[in-house]
Amino acid sequence: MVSRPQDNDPTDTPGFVSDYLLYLLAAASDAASAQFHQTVRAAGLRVPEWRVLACLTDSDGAMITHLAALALVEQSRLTRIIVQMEERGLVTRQGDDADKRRVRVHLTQDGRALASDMVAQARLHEIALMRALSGGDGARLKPALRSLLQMLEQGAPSMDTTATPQKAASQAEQNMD
Amino acid sequence: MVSRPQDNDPTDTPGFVSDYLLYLLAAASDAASAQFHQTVRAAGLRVPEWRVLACLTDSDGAMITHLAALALVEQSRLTRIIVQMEERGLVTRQGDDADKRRVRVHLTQDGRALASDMVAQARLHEIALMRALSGGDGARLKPALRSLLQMLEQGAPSMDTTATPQKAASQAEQNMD
DNA sequence: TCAAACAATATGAAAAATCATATATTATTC
DNA sequence: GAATAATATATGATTTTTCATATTGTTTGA
Repeated sequence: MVSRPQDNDPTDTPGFVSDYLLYLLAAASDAASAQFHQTVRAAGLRVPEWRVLACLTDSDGAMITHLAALALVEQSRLTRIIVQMEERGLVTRQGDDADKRRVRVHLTQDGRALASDMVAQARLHEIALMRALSGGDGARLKPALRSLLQMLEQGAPSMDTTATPQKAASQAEQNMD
Repeated sequence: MVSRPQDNDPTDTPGFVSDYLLYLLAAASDAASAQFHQTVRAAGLRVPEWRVLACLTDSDGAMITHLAALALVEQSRLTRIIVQMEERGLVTRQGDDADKRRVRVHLTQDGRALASDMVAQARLHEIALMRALSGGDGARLKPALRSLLQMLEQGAPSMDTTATPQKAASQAEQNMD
C-alpha cells in the first residue's frame, strides 16, 4: 500500500498549503473561532451579531461605517444586520445631529446585558485557549499578530505582482490565502 | 473636545475586541488575505476557486470531503464550486472504483498551469509579507499558528461554558471571535 | 446475508452576502 | 454661494451560502 489519499486530517498533508502563512492564519482563525461559535449559537445569536455586540461593548454609539470596519463586515451587510438587531431589541439607531448622514448604533439594556455576558464567556474561552497553548507560543502569538496587523494597516509591503498601480487596499475580505 | 467617536482606524480602539485573540486572528487573516485576493481576482478566479486550486496542487485526486476540509469550506458548497470549476475546464471529477460513493477531483492541464502560476505568486507575496514583518515576529508567527492549530485539532481545551457534553467540534466556520 | 448504521455526495429551498448604485447630506473649490 | 466632489447609509437584484435532507453506496454485526 503506497498511497493513502483518504487521510482525514487536513493539516497533516505536506506541501504548499500546510506551510503557507495565509492558510495557517485562516485555518487557525476558523478552528479557534468554531469552538467559541458553539457558545454563540447556544446564546441564540448568529456569529455576525455577536461580533457587533462585542464591538459595541467597546464603542457604543459608533457609526455604521466604523462598526463595519471593526466587525470585519461589509457596510451594506452591516446595515441589514443592525436592522435585524434593532427589531430584536438589542440595539437602537439614532441619527447624528451634527452630521445627518450618520447613524449611530447604541446598545439597549438588553443588548448590553447580553453583550457583557458573552464577553465574559469569550474571556474565559480565551484564557483556556492561551493556557492550553503550551510553551511560549501562547505569549508570542498575540504580539506577532498585532504587529502583522499594524504592518498591514499602513502600507502594503511593496507587492506588485498584479502590475496594478496599487489602489488603496479596499475592505476586509474573507480569510485564508 | 472630549470624545472623538468617529475615529477611523478600527484597531486603535482600546478595549476588549482589540486585544481578543480570536479577533486578532480574524483581523490578521482578513487583512493579509485581502491583499493577495486582489491578485486572485486579477487572474479571473474567485477566492474559493483559488483555494481549491492550491489544495489540489498538494493533493490532486482528493475526494470532495477531504478537499472541503482542507479548503475550509462546507461540503455542499464545495460540491458546487467543483461543478463550476469543471465546467470551466479547471478540474475533472472521477468516481472512485473502490468506493463508488467517492468523487475524486483532479486538475486538468489548464487547471494545473493556472494553479502553479498562482502558487508561485502566493509564494512571492508570502515572502514579501514575512520580510516586511520586522523583528522576530515573522519567524515566530508560523510556529505559533501551527501549534495553535494542532492543539485545536486534537482535544478542545477543557472548555465547557455551554454545559453541553462536548459534541465533536464540527466543521470549520467563519472567522473572528 | 440481511438489516441497520454509517459514509460520501448532491440538491431544493431559504437565508444571507455581494455589487452596483440610489439617496441624502456635508465639504470643497472656484 | 453655487456647482462639484466626497461621504454615509440604504436598497434592489443577483449570486452565494447554508441547512436539512435525499440519494447512493459501504460497513458492521446478529
